[in-house]
Amino acid sequence: MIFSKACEYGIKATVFIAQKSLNNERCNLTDISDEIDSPKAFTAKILQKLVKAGIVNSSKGKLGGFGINMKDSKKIKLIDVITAIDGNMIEKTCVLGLKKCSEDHPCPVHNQFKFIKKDLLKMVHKTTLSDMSKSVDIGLSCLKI
Amino acid sequence: MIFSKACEYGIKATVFIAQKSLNNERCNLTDISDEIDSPKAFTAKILQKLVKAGIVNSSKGKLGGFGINMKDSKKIKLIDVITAIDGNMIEKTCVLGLKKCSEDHPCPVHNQFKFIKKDLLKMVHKTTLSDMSKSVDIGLSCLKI
DNA sequence: TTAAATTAGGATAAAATTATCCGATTTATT
DNA sequence: AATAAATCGGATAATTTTATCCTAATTTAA
Repeated sequence: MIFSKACEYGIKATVFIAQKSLNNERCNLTDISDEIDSPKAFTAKILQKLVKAGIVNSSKGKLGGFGINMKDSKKIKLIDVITAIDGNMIEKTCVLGLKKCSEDHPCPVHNQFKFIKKDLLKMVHKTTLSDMSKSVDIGLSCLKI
Repeated sequence: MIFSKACEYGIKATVFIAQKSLNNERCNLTDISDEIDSPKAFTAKILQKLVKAGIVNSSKGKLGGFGINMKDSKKIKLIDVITAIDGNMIEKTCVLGLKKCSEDHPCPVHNQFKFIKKDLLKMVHKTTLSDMSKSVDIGLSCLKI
């Protein structure tokens, strides 16, 4: 619900990579899919998207892997990860799927939902990768089970 | 996002049926899929579910069709339609897909999202079919485009 | 220089969701 | 009784999403 499975994996992967990067550790695909409990090959595809979007950096070869630098992780917001993978549907979509749902042409739940959507957007625009990865790092939250 | 296409169609269909029932008119599959802009055969399947769930009543034969009695439409909540079609995932699912996301075992966005989820649940538990169908009936909201 | 470990990326497969088709059944009208 | 119009329900098809496989390219280390 809300996000595609790919997007869920993508968020968890970036959070994990950011967490490792807190301690200056790079991580590879195996680490990631083990830690977030996701199918390896599928996760690899998602990581490619994140690399292309400039959210994650990657290096090939032995000792290769993925990383996110600390400065970036403070700037990167949840919305950036979501958009990189699911596109920007979250911004525009109507709960009932109307193409032009708006104040002037609302669906039957537009007015009830608009505040919820506003809060949701506020949240994904505010929450940073740094916030999430630190919370995982100090054991306040988890990435699997 | 949030709801499956089937669920979107299901909500719009029930709202339309309820609206027609306001004026004691029954409607048939063609009316419905025309009015909510949905594939006919697929909509038929969804209506079957709604009939089995006791949300919509149906009758066969010439002059047959679908209806919802007025009293019911005041009692039936959005959540009932959603549950009839998508099951009760909305109640339990975690944004990041953790199976056991909870206060004691939260995902990295659990605390940011819990208030939004609460509002969403409140909304779907409060909004009735009657609310939505009346708003459509007086032209305050639309079911397509 | 060779071997091993890694990401990149194309091709394909599996599963889930969405959509269609068709015959059976029911019911009102003629 | 025959016909037409409607839902019901099983089978199937198309599309999208999720997942896997395999080869190539890259990089480190022995």
